[in-house]
Amino acid sequence: MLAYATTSPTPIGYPTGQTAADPGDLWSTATRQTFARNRAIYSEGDRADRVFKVVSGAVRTFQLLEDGRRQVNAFYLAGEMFGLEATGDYRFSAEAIVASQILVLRRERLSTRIASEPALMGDLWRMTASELERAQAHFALLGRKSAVERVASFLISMGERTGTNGAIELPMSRQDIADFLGLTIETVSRTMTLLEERKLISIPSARRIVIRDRRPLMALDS
Amino acid sequence: MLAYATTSPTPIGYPTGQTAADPGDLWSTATRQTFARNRAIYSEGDRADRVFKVVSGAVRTFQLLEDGRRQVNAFYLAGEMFGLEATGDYRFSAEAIVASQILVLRRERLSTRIASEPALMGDLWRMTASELERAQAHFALLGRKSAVERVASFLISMGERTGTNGAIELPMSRQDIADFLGLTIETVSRTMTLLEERKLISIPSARRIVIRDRRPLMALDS
DNA sequence: CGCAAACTTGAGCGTACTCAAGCGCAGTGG
DNA sequence: CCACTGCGCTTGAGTACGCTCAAGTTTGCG
Repeated sequence: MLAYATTSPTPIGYPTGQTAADPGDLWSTATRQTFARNRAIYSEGDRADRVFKVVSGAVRTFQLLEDGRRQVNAFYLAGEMFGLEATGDYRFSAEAIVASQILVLRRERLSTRIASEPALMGDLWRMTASELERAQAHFALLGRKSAVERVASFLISMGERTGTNGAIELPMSRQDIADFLGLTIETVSRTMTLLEERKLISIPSARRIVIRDRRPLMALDS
Repeated sequence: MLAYATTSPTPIGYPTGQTAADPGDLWSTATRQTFARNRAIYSEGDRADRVFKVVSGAVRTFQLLEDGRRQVNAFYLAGEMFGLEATGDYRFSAEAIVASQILVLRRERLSTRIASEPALMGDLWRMTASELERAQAHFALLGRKSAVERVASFLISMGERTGTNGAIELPMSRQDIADFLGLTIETVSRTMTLLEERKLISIPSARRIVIRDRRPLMALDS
């Protein structure tokens, strides 16, 4: 699901045969910062002058409606980049879910690097395109799926992303999950219990989910 | 809302001071194709070897779940680009909503152009980033808004995009709108009627909506 | 150990859905 | 000119899924 480094069949931005610099090495000049649990990394309205990459920990990006309703747009885990979409000002906020180490790259510095290595621009574009695809895939979940389907999708996806398919360590709260899936915390909780009763998962502790029967869970994912 | 040509405060991809080529001129070498109403432009699984720009008409991109549930990801109107997000294969489908003229640009050709004018890559990235922001903004609607809020948001947005703030000519059916907003066709219809009863809009004909009182409609938009 | 925060469970409710019928309009043919 | 047909849209009645409000339980941490 998170194949940030996928190469397009017809690579754009550099002649075929020539290979792009490792996007990871973009980050060699970035500064590493530590953010405490629930600490803001950037807020809606801040000038979008940095891009980020998670070293350890987890991050949520979200938006708030006037009346306090919250929509979590995405979770970012170790190795994942965020803040790419912002052009002028950040239109969403980002917070550390748990204590996290984040690589912070100033956009000016990025510009300089790209000026000397134009291929990096293509990498940046592909990462953003990837993120866009991920976002669009989330539409069907929010617009058309039932609560069970949403939670099943979420667990499958988290299992794949953390690599630890089977036993999943959730960094985020039920409230975070609810706001990501467009549900209430109660519905998320009830649905987890339901999946456990159906023996599809087990819940040794609230933040630890074990996938017992992957097949029917994936069927729910649609 | 659709400021594809926005320049980032710290432009990335070309040295400051140097200005990018007009992204519009990208399309000078594209071929123009006409698609009839409901004709597929590309389908999920097709190789993503082209990008598109609407000249006239309207396009929907969407995904289908196994059981036939449909989520419309976006509508594209005259002047708007689509198909940017696809890397390997298209993961969504695109169809003409009404008879439409579409500029079709092969990615190979795009690559060639970019090789000689690297600044174009930056434009491509900014357009994709813009599209990503638009997608993320749609999350709050799908995840957290009521039916009235969704329909109000939609009408406001369509009013702004078509320029004809006030009298909106809708190219898409109620079903398309429902699948875009994550509602059923009945709820969309009922909600339109409700807004008309409240004198916020009038509906001279199903495809023609006039915004009578913008203020409370925007308040609903949140 | 004690407290607060996070999570779970329960009961009742409401919004949007499902199923179904009816309406309106454009196109076609008698 | 009007009946007929088909499609898109609207309206109605009943239902269900997820929400709200509330209480209770568990967990983590000082």
